[in-house]
This record gives sequence, structure tokens and C-alpha cells, in this order.
Amino acid sequence: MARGKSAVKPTEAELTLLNILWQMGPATVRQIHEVVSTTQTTGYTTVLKILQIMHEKSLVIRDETNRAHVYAAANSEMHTQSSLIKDLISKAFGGSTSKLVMRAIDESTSAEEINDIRQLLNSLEK
Amino acid sequence: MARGKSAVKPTEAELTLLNILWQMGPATVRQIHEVVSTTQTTGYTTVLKILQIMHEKSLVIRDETNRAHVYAAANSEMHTQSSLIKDLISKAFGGSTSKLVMRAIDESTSAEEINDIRQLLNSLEK
DNA sequence: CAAGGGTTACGATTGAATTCGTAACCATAA
DNA sequence: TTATGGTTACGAATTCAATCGTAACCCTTG
Repeated sequence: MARGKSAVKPTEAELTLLNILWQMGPATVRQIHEVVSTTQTTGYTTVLKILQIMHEKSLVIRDETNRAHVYAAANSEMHTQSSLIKDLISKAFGGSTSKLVMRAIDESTSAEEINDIRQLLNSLEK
Repeated sequence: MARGKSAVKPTEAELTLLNILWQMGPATVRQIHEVVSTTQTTGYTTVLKILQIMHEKSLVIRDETNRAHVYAAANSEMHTQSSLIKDLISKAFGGSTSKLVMRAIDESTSAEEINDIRQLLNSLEK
């Protein structure tokens, strides 16, 4: 089995940090922790530890040039999203993408979003 | 906070059993284990234990009338799928359904599935 | 050079998920 | 009635996620 990289599925806490990294770009633990703190009450060393574990798992890369290491997401947001969704489709939707899409769209989906999706379908047409 | 029921997110092992229950309808541990065994090598008592835990969490209901208890999914497949997907949308897609749909559809999506999705959009039209 | 402050590293703790062995239980066949 | 076989219940072991306290480290300033 080829398990080069995308084999690792980020945990919930890890995904929170990845979202921040995708948003901010490369950042130090302190910077990341500051952002996390706006939403949660998570200790500095907790964020540090999670980043270290993510580094072991190759979910992030880090630049150790300076004393304060600079972390960055190892994979793109798009790549990770695709991987997460394929996982869900296989585990909860019997592998059917259309079933998932049907469940995803409901009364709370805005008209704009529906338009976006329609345009996507049209672009696949050709 | 109202946390009546859909607050509990099934774990991976639990989702495997739920899939079987949705497929088979109410079933005994033995029956469920037989199906599980076609795919995995999981012990009988492991399946039993997971079902007991799911019962505590109210993910399944059970009929204890007979000696061999009969288990059934507490929530519908559709309900659970919706809940799982909403969770993913909020945690990995910034709340955007259309982003999720865009990631879900790729080159591996069959023409039929794309057609199904298009029809869904059309039905939402009116 | 020595003290402080910020930073990383390490290890411990807690709780959940998963797994299973073994005991207890009970209905039924002999 | 008693033994047998299937069933549930209990509890222990293992692993992983998440959290943090404390030690070690090192740059910078006085």
C-alpha cells in the first residue's frame, strides 16, 4: 500500500490549527496561539504540542532557522478537503458522491450557493 | 444548550455498525457480527460491546424481550448523514456548502452521478 | 558575564475508542 | 434436574487525542 502522505487524517484539534495556517500562512506558535485564543481557551503549550505532533505526522512543515520555529501546512487546503470528503463519502455514503451532495443541499442552502454549484456542473459539461 | 439526540457523533466503528443496521433493519448481535465478519476480523464480544456503548449513547435502541437482544438504529440514515455532513462543512469548509460540493465532484465522479445532482438542482428550482 | 523572558522539549495525566477474555446468566434438551 | 451452548455483562489492556506543568535552552539586555 502506498501511504506516502495523504494517509494521515487530521484530528479535530489539528484541523483547527490547519485552518488557521491556511488563513495566515506560515506562522509561529505564538501567532497561532493568539488566533486560537480568540475562540478557545487553550494553553500555549497545548498548541505547541499539537504542532509538534503534526510535524511528526508530516501534517505541517517547520522552519527551525530562528529560535521561534515557523510552521506551515504541509498540504494545501484543497487537497486536505478533498481527502476528508472522500473519506466521508466512503464511510457514510456508500461511495456515492451524488448521495452526499443531496444530503449537503437543503433548505438552509442559499440561492447563491446553489448557483455556484450549477455553474460548476455546467463547466464540467464540456 | 439543547442536546436532545443528534449531538452525538458516531465514531468510525459505530458508523460501520450503523451502516449494517440501516441495511438489514433490526438485528441481533450474532447477525450483525456475521456481516461484520465478511469484511473485518472483529470478535463477537467487540461488536457486542460497541452496541452496548451505542445504546448508552442512544445511537441505537434495543428490544430486550428475547434473550438475544434485537438492536436497531435510533436515527435514520438520512438524518445521520445530514448531521455528519453539516459537521464537516462547519469544520473544514468554513460553513460553505458549495465549497464542499465543488471538492466532492471531481474527475472520478460518474456522468450518472452528475446527472443525478443536476436533477436535484432542477427540482429545487421551483 | 549574569539574569530574565520567551521558546522548545519532555513527560504525565485524563478521557475516549477499540479490543477481547472471562464470568455470570438462562433457556432448553437429554 | 442437570449439563450444554449461546448470550449478556463486566472489567481490563491498549492506543490515541488533548491538555498542561515543568525543565531545559538560548538569545538579549543590563
